Amino acid sequence: MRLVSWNINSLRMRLDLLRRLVKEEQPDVVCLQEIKVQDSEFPEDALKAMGYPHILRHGMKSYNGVAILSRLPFLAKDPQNWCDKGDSRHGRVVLGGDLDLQNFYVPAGGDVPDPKKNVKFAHKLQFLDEMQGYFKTRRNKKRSVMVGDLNIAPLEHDVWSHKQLLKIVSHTPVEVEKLTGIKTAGKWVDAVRHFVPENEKLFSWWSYRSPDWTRNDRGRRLDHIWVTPDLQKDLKQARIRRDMRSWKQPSDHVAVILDFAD
DNA sequence: ATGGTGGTCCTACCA
Repeated sequence: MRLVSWNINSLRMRLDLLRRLVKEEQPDVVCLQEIKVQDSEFPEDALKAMGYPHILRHGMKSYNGVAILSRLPFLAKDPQNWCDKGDSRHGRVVLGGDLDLQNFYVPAGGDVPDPKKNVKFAHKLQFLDEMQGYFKTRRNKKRSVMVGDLNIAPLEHDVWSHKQLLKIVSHTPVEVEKLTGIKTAGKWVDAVRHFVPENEKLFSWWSYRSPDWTRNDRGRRLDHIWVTPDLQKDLKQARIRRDMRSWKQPSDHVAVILDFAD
């Protein structure tokens, strides 16, 4: 089984880049975030033609939105609402063989890392608290995979400078602790760090606001794939497609890819 | 300390 997670930053704008990724990687399942398209405008036919007859779409106008594209049929589809906002940040499917797959787009959280001064940061923290509660009800669930743009770089070497980013939203202690709490409570295994040592820099996002992202490589690892411990023995390979950031008209995020025996 | 770029949809808002 090959699984891809990618914040595509507009599905319609980057259909050709998705086609290229699919051609090169031939994934069985693709989880997308920030599709930025409402369901009525969703390019369903184009995605079916790419080889994905089974699709969960959960979009809204202009912002956010997630989708799961699959070669395998879904046994269930289940998009959840978070923070009572209806802002299309989650989808869940069950795949053949009872594999539970969750796709998240966690709020970015704005610029000021203080929930009293910044409602976007308050929303991010509330979203993480709800994730903790949600997974608590599913604690003994096996064969589960959780992917997405979590908008948090939890480890020291998930950012270009730990010291310089401690007060920058995505790497502040309060959000890192909440994410780590979710990971620990659910006994989740970080499937990418399973293959890449924690002291090695690893990024999946580079800001658009830099004329040359390669110049000093100021990235962050915001995109993640986690699995339940029963799947750890089945992990085969994980990669981050850093080269996609150099594609023409790229997303600011690149794809994270996991191979595992299913 | 500030502003830098890009997507959506057409005016700001979000990242």
